[in-house]
Amino acid sequence: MEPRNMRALMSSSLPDADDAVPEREGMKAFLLVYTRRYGMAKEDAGEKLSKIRHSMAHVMAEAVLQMFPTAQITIGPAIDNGFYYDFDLPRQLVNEDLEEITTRMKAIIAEGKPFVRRVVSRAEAQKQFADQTYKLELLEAIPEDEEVSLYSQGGFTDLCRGPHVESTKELKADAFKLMSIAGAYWRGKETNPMLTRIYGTAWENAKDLRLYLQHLEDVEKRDHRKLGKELDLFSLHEEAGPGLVYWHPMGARIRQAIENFWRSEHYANGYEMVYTPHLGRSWLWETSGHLGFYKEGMYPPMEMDKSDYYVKPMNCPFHIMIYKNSKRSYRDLPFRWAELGTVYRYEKAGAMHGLMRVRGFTQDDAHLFVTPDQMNDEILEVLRFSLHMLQAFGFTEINAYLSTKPEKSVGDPARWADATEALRKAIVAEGLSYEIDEGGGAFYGPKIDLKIKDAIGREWQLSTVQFDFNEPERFDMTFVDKDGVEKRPYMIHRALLGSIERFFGVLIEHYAGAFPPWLSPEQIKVIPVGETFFDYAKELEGRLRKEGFRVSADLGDDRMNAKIRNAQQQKIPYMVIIGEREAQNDQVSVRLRTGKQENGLSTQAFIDMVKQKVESKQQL
RNA sequence: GCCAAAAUAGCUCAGGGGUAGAGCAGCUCACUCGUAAUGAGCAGGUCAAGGGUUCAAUUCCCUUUUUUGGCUCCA
Repeated sequence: MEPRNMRALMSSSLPDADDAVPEREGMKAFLLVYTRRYGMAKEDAGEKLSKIRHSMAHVMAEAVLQMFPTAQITIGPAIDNGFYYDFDLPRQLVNEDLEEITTRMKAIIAEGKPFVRRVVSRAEAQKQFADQTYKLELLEAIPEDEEVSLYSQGGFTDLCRGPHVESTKELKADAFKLMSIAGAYWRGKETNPMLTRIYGTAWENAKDLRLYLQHLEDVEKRDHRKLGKELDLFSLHEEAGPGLVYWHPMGARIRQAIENFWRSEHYANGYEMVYTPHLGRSWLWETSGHLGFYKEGMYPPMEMDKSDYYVKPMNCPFHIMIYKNSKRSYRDLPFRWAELGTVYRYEKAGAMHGLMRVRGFTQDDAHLFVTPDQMNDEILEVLRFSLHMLQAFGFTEINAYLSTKPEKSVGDPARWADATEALRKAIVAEGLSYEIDEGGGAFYGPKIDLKIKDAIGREWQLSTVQFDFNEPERFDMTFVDKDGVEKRPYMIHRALLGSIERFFGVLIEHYAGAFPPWLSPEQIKVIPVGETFFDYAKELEGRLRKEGFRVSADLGDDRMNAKIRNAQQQKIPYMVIIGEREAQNDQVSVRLRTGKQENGLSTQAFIDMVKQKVESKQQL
């Protein structure tokens, strides 16, 4: 199986980190901000900008050809926030080259040359690009019935469908910036030559460019890797194995808060918890099909007693073993079995990214085994449950993506149709906006993915609900129906948060490290104004801890101002300042992380206030 | 995996062919301190690992490891 398909297999049956491409998503989000600001329809704004960007790409190509007359030009489209152009160059580029290219681009823009479109014959185009082998290849690929057009500005001509701006006068020399140099395969295929890609961002005017660059800074400030270090939440250790996450005490507190909530919600919604091993004999993975389809995504086997054992990349075969442990009746179904199962997958070295793409992660996995009669209700319920969970974590903007049957697939087409329809009906019933990815399902079943938007508009895929027509067959799963006949149950994989590691990363970025009190690793910091009040601070700390809060008193020899600063930098939501007045009157002076001040509060009133916040899961 | 850049104290970074420096954090001491950094002192590094060039390498070259940004947006 092609690697791409294997990835599809994986990502479908469990919520995978595959869809996390934060930077790109961020750019999309920025476009939305832009359109909102200008009150334009998204398409209009997009079209105008994309003309500017595409034209900017041509200007850049002209500049690069000035510097490297022998350069081979390839393609240069407009993209979400700018443009790129891929070149085959006589030498590697360095960052200083970008400066020269920028200077030349500005000069070209200053010339104010018009963009001229010409429709030409194929022969003429071939003549034009006689020494541009990639262009000739592109030319070949243009269908016979399509016309071939050239765009020129100044001395530069490109094979191009357009459209472009009228003239380089419409481009602003102070509204673009070359961002980076990257390698990119010709036509994105690993077997093709590696080209040099130059990325740039371009906007209508300097102000928009500045806005965009500010947005990038904001993204950087929220980076979970940076905040993870600053707040001492987690670490990764190259020497101990890349892509494997260490949760520090403060990170573990957050994880506990997440997991405790997760478990209680699951029990409240009719799930049972199961625990399964981390390893399975090759028999298990041969039966499930993973060794056939997904071997390259798995850690290599370890041999023991003449058998190969594999660390699990998924939990499903284990849950199936539990199912098959007894003869199952229609009366037993549905089963809803959940597990926070830690799985290990071999991610390519270059693919790893902080917590977002790792080699060991914990899925908030569950498998539903249902009769055909129960399917509709179960799907509706699992979707409702999913939305409920996401909303509890502060994600209110949620979009659904429905992936349907691909050409190559297993399972009865009638079952595919029923399952897909069940998914679609559930989306509609929940009033979600959705897109259909026709043929985008895995070979073994249709699925719904849910993507949330974070605080700065970036989309992240979290939940996934996925039918599986493959494994029940392979494991010959059955239940005895009313009529005494053994039948095949429907099997549904689902994860609500995706992976705990990645979800944690998303939470960190969403809240920029300032978690709502119910998730804050440290909810309250008690800060005495001076050493005289250390005893009282300790007493208050004990009292608050008994109330169930995550609290500590700062009894270091820093001065109060420094203690406040430290607590503030740790983004602790409540700072309780105590001194003479408070100790005398059983009061607290509260400084919120937001800077807001609540002085002279009775201690009990403060406790009630924080409890209310924690229980309601509200942000400060 | 491929292209490129990077790796110096716990963290953030400076430096540079003659075996390293700052700020913060840490440790010690002093300080009766009310809403974002009290002061002084001490300690801290095989300059990622291995190899090469050189009288001399942390600095230049090569390899390896890891990290970062890309590798989907179609003339």
